[in-house]
Amino acid sequence: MTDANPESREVKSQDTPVQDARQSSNFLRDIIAEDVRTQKFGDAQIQTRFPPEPNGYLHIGHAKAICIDFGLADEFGGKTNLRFDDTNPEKEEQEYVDSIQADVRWLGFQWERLCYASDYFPQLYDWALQLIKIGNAYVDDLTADQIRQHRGTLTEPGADSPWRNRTVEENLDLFARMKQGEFPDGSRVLRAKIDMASPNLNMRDPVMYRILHATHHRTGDQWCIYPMYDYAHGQSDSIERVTHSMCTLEFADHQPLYRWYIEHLGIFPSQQIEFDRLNITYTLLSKRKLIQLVQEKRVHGWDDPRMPTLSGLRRRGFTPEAIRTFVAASGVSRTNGSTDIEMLEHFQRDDLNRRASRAMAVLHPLKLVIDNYPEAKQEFVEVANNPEDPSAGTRQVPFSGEVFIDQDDFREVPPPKYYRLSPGREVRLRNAYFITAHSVVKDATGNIVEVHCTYDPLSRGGNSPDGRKVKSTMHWVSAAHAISAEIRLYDKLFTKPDPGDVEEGQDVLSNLNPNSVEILTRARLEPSLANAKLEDRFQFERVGYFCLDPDSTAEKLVFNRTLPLKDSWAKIEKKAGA
RNA sequence: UGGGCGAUCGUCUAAUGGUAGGACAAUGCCCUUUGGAGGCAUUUGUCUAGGUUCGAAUCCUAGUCGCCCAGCCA
Repeated sequence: MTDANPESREVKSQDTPVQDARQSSNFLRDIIAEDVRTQKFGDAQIQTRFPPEPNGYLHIGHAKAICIDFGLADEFGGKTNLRFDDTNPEKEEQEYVDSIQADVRWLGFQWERLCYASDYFPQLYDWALQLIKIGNAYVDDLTADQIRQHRGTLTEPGADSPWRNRTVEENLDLFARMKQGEFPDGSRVLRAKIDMASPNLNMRDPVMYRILHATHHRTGDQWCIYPMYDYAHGQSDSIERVTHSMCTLEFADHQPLYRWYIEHLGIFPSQQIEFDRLNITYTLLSKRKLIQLVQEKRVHGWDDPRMPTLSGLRRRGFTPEAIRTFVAASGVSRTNGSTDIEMLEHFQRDDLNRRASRAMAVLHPLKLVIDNYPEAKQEFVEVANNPEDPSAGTRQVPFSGEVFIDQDDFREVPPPKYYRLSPGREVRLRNAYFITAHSVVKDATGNIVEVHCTYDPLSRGGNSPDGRKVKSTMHWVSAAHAISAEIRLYDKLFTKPDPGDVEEGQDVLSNLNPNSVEILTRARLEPSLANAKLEDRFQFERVGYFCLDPDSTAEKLVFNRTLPLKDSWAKIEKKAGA
């Protein structure tokens, strides 16, 4: 292991969950350990790569691949390249290149080299010439439709193209002219000459190059022929001397082709190993479909806090540490399952519980008037910034005779097992005083608009000298000192555990949760929150974890709820109702 | 119906021929100046049928079920 890279060191120094996950085995680690033991790659160090196509934003599924690619290389003292698989100019954009780099860094990883498949276009072209010369590739004049027809089916072999046996000279001439731009899009392709009867469709003379008169985000109009994924990927790995090329399971059928190119070219033998994709309940992890949500404006953008993108999760308040811990804890195998979203939420709460500063915020304010509190008096009570972490210190929070409490914390007629405030009952205002409710004031329609109570001046700080106990502690905000903010509460984007579980003829959009966001405009917050910064993480006590949204301005604060706190009263209530 | 891959608590994942364990979830109790956190306890599992073996989640055979593949996408 090397200490040269502080960021990847930080990954290693994660606390127990990751350590635990690392102690137990996984098949990828076993393969690499065995290859190291047998010196399969001689003296070469372990080299991996994370190879996204810049055609969208990274999501938490990519986080798994990133943790595997970077994490495993690092464990074995190796390096990882970030390589953009930019072989299709029609779908790729610089915006995505930029966001991907930002997201990988945010997750906590640092690449060895920044690479682009497009950097290898000249080499790939030379190798294509080489394959033509040894009779392993040919130019095909068939249309896309005809090629499909010749491919055969899952159960029937394909048929050779009539152009399959052109001479080397003719192939060389035609391929050079394809590159020169003599031919229109779709008129010809270069194909590998393998086996049209192979049971593996990928081996039925796969297309190596297609003609695309499109402007590439990096190479501009320099090229009008572009290599296919299969022709570019293995060779790019080989050029970078990647020892272990980890990818997801759907590429398993491509592995024979990956090897075929490398063997016929006689180049560095990178090896492909497949693992299962990350699936999470109630979460859509398909780049193609996420792009649809963005383009059809079903969400407010790639970084909408409801999105499973890394930028969405970041804006929502999720932390790289929790995402990494979750990925490590959910493991890697070759089965296709779906991890409960509760596990992600657990690791995020666990992280935030230890680190987030506490604050008091009342989301649905109800005025509480303390009748025996001296008029015009105000004072400050001392409050711990984080009870989990004494080193976080304390702060002074203003208190006065009128405070806001949450509407949920008062019931005129308390249901069974309801411990919070109700007429005649004594509870604690957190870090302040014991209070006892006496009466309510209602408006014309019967809604409670004010609760009147008395306080016990001897209970300052939250304890009564006579040892009296209360069953409930409630958060509050002094009415005279409270600040306002907009609060955005998020729920699952989809209503079904598998968003792809749809009725005939419907698509995933039919499973969108119409109530995935709720905006609260009347919330009252303790004044210290006026100084919140974008990167701060808060626990609004008894409510949930929150962070400032970039939409915030000096005049108007906006907070996003990352996750609610676990709520056992809600569970009791739900059970009683059911 | 061709090929590839897979199958362990509700979920995810360990056990590499030798005690089926962990995490999440759930349930109960304890504790608590957050009905948060924490602590303790509990429940549930090797797809099926054969076989090899002193011994099988693991090896063999047959079956069942699931996922992937017929882009000039990646």
